[in-house]
Amino acid sequence: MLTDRQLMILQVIIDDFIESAKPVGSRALSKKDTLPYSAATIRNEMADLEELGFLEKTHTSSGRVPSEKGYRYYVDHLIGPEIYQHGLGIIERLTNNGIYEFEQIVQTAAEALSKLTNYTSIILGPEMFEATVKQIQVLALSDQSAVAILVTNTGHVEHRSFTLPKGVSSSDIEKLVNILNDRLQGIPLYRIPEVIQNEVASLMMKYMNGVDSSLNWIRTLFTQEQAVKLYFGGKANILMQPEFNDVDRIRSFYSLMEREDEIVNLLKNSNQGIKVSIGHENEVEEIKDLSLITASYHIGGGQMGTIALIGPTRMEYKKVLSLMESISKEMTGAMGKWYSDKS
Amino acid sequence: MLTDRQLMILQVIIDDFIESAKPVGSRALSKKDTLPYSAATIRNEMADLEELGFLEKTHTSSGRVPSEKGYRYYVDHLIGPEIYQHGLGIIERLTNNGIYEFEQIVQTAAEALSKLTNYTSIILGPEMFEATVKQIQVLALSDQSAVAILVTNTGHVEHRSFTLPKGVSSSDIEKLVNILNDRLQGIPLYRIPEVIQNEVASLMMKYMNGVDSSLNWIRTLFTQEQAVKLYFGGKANILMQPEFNDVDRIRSFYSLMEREDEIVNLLKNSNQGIKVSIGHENEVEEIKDLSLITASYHIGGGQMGTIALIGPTRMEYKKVLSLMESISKEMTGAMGKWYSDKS
DNA sequence: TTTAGCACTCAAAACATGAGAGTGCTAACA
DNA sequence: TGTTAGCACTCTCATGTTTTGAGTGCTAAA
Repeated sequence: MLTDRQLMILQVIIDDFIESAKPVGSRALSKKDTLPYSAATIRNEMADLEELGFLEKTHTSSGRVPSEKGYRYYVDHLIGPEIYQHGLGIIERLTNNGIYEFEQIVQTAAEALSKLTNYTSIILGPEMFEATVKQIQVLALSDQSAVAILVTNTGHVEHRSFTLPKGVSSSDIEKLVNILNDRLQGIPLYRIPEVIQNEVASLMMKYMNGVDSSLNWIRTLFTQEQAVKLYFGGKANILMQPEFNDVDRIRSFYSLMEREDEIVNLLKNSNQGIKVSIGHENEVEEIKDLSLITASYHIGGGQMGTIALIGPTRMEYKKVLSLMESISKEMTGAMGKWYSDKS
Repeated sequence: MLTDRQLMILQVIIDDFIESAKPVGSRALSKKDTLPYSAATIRNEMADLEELGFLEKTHTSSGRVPSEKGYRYYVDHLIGPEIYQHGLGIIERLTNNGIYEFEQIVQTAAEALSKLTNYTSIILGPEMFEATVKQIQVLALSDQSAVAILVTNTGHVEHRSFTLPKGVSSSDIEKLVNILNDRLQGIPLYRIPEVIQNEVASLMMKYMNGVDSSLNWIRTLFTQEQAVKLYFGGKANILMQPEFNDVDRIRSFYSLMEREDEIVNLLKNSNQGIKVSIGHENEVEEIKDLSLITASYHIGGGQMGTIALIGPTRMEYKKVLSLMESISKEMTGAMGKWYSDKS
């Protein structure tokens, strides 16, 4: 195991490197009052730490840089429970006028997160599978077009415009809406296509005439393309990091950011709580030299989303971890207030 | 005025530079079969064109590069009406199943535009001032929270969740919705606050009790934060351009892209038709070395939005201009079909 | 066990050199 | 008179060389 002195030195090196982004040498370290040892002593310890895999050199005669293993150890053992105080209340401030806009909350949270950290934040909207149908409405705009609106028990509103199939009268629509509401209310979104197929279809046959043609159409209309939405904050922030002083590095990062499905996958499989993936612990090629922190937040009814932050492996883990914790809690709190269980 | 030969040479130089991004020299030009002159002759002509301000040199002994004035002349006089055929039907393909999703159409158009050109596209959603209220609905989610939904005559759906003020019963809500619908239907969105203030307020006093406190709340609820939405496509494309081989250049570009309000201003004041702004013709510092093409599209009722494309001044104007024209027409067409005037 | 000292290494900056692409100008040519 | 060949000149870019400075590893003394 590591001696106390080694721990101390490791910690100071990592802290220093996180701040300066420059390999840290023995001489500079020995000058700090935190370490009352000579450069030579520190050199010896550093050599040991390197042998153990916690440090690396960028070239034979350079200062030391933390290895991924070093960061991992740092995150797991050397970070105290330092609660980050700033930035709290961001979300409360948004909702305390009684008006509540999901998109706005999430977007604001993403922006706050990136602003406070100078990294890039990504928030994954909640999965909606579990949400149930609260009400369906169809409103004719003209005699050819109409808009269908679906409200879930969680207050989400989905809408879609469409052309009215020929020969569908406004009384037909009214009947249809009644049938849909009767059969779909309380049904979770993912079951909609199935219920339309099995129950709604026969009722339509019975009460409406000449509708077989439009059944398919209704099914498409109410089938969500179950896309989870992504909210980004500070996409440009990461450019300020010296690690991104290379144009190709930037290219590969931004090209990843455009492949939203991949990002969703990347963030989705996060469990409860906060998870830190350092460098090669990440599976996606483009971020094998970055660190990804994810935390989940919850809205009523078991639905949850993910908050994520991407930055260089040389990340301010202390600050970031406590900040993520407090923001995810804040979000869970704000959402919970709204989506109380009743439906 | 320019001689025919000068025009010819100017055109070839610009075409060549647009393709290669490298200063073009007299020797290389004389080898092309389009120009049956010796390098020396071409050199003389180039010297003249430079004196006239259409060409520039990057250093004393480099090849020539078009100046902004050169591009301007090229765009104004040297581009034939070449109709770009590909990419047509993009939007029709999306709507031909009868389902129509504004956001999706716009997003797809933005992506198509950037994919086809390799530049970055931005689409400005339509201004909604003119749209009128079609229907208002309020749906309680629990006994503390509810969601308000507003549908416009153009089929746009706005919604907002809120906490029910204490002491508001469900019959109050019903009355309120009736009053709102009665007074607001057919009213353009921008007049909502005013009408609530003047007409709705007194009716509420009359038919509901103890509501003065909630009036303010309703006004906030239905006051759109008239934000025009932006849709981006291919934000990473521009990184492929050799002009963006500099990290600072990239930084400044992306930082602009995050200042959405500035971008809205940049695009908004475009008139009808297509407008090309080359380099310093742009007012925003960050794009003084880029070109911006804007075109407007229309949806029913005089509402319009803007399509824009940003790329290096060395842009494939021919291709881009015809493409923009056809896409804006396509969009206008698709939108028009839906938002036919009836309300 | 700690520290001072010294030889050694390497990256990065500064400087030097040569090749290549291009120009302008002059003089010859059609 | 317009066009072209030829040549000296210029400037960038890629490459190679030198210098500097920060940092290391090792050895020997405290």
